[in-house]
Amino acid sequence: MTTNNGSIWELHREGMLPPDSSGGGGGGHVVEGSDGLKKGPWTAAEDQTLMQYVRKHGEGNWNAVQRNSGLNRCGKSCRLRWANHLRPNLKKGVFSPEEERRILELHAKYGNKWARMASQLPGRTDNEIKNYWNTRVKRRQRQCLPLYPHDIKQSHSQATSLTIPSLTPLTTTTQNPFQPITNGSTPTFSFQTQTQSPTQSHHLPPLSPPPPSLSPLSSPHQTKPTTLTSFPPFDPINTITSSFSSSSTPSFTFHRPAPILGAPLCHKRYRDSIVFSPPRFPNLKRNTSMFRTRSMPDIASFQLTDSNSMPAIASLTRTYSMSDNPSFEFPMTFDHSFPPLPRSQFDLSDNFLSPAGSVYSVQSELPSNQVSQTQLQISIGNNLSSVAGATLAAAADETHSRSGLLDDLLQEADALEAYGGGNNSRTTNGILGSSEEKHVLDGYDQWLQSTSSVDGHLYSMHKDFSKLFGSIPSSESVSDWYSDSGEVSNAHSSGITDVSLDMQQMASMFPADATAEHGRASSFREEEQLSYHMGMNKVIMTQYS
DNA sequence: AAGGAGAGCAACCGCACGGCT
DNA sequence: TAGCCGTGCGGTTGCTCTCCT
Repeated sequence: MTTNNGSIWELHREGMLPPDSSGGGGGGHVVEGSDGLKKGPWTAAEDQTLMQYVRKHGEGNWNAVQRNSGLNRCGKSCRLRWANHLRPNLKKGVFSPEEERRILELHAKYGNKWARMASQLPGRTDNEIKNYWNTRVKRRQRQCLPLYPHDIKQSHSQATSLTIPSLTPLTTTTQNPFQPITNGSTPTFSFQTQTQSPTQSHHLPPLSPPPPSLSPLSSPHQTKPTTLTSFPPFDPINTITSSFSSSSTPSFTFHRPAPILGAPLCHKRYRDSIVFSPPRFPNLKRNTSMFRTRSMPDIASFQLTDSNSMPAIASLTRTYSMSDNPSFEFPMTFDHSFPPLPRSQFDLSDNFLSPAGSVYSVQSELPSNQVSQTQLQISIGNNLSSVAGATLAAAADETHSRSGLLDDLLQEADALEAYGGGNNSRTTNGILGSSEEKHVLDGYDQWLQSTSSVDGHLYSMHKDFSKLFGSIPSSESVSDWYSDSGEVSNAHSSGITDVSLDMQQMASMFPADATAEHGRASSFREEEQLSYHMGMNKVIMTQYS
């Protein structure tokens, strides 16, 4: 550090206090720019100087601060410091749920207009909001979750359009999967299939530069071209909208992400995410599923059957009622009139559950390459990820049903496959996570074989489940919309019993990560998780017992 | 217990834009 | 009209902290 003309700053330096260390991070080490101005963390002395100056002269004309106060900082830096840290009535600390909610609303309304948003969030700065938003975006991207809750409608215009082909939902009306499905209320849902290059594939690793895309981090108002490569495109506008109609169940919009998140993001370690693991048995030490959040309710809607062992169960719908939980139904329509594989097109019109747990009905044509991908997966039996994908594809095909999760699972399987380069060992590790889990699944195999009174159909269904357990990420609670953590409470496992199985044990088959720092888990979330898990457990119990 | 990886954060830079002179 | 200034924003950097192995 060099001289600075004997300014007040020089005096401050004599008693330089530790840089502001208000909780992690920092702007880097202290450096001096080519213009002799200091950079880096501000000291308390600098803060004092700046505060005194502003108190005396008021805000504005920041370039004069350096001249008049002796602060060896550029005006811009002074303004930033004042605005972000020294200004009175600044609210520090984590955002409250109300503030988070407000940010969502404001962002939906204004886009990346941080200052504008900050003006409506007393005590919060634009930088703070920006950091929060970017963190949220990254987090939810990692979790493969949409950004906006249902009741927050994005009202700002979209300046850029997606250029990456994707399934773009057009219209949807959905239903709470935790609500009984009423007669004749089949929701409708449409996908707009954008053109896709035959060589393009969702979720492929970025081996080549991705096409220009709308970044979730970019401002919808922004007019300059964005070529962000860090994130796959997510269009929060073109999303699924679902509605929870129950008074006890908040209404929300599920902004279903376009097929996004290649393996790198999805498979990165994420401390907040929910992890879904195979059924837990004794000696299972850890939960190493590398897959991240998706919605468990989808699983319940799948027709998890081996394509060669389709059970002759037609149109069965079961109602699962827990004494402590609201009843709900999982539509389980087994339609064995499905056309033979392969099919050139998906004609999807039946109900299925959304990634948010809502029931969708789809009228869609998938991109041709996606269909071919599916077919390819079906033909690849050795690769577990492909098996899982093929299983799901077959199930979807057979039932004319296909959910967003199904798509995503297939695509994640693609991604895995692409990442593993067809390496079975990697795939094995990836799906099963570890030899421990494989052992667990093997044990589960034996258990099912010994307990199943039916023929091999159920066993193959079980195998499909097992594969899914290894590959399907966990659910997201609806109430996680306003919680970035995506964490859920484990409270669902308490005090619940079932006729045939200890439901606590069953619930433990669907472990939900609970991290102490997030105490915002509402009772609703717990109920929801509980309801879901109970439902899933029932499904499994019914299928395999 | 130690090291690595990742998350979160403060601060910075470059650019763009608008108001004022 | 041009230049200055303040402001807003996207993106980046580098630090600390936390978690995982």
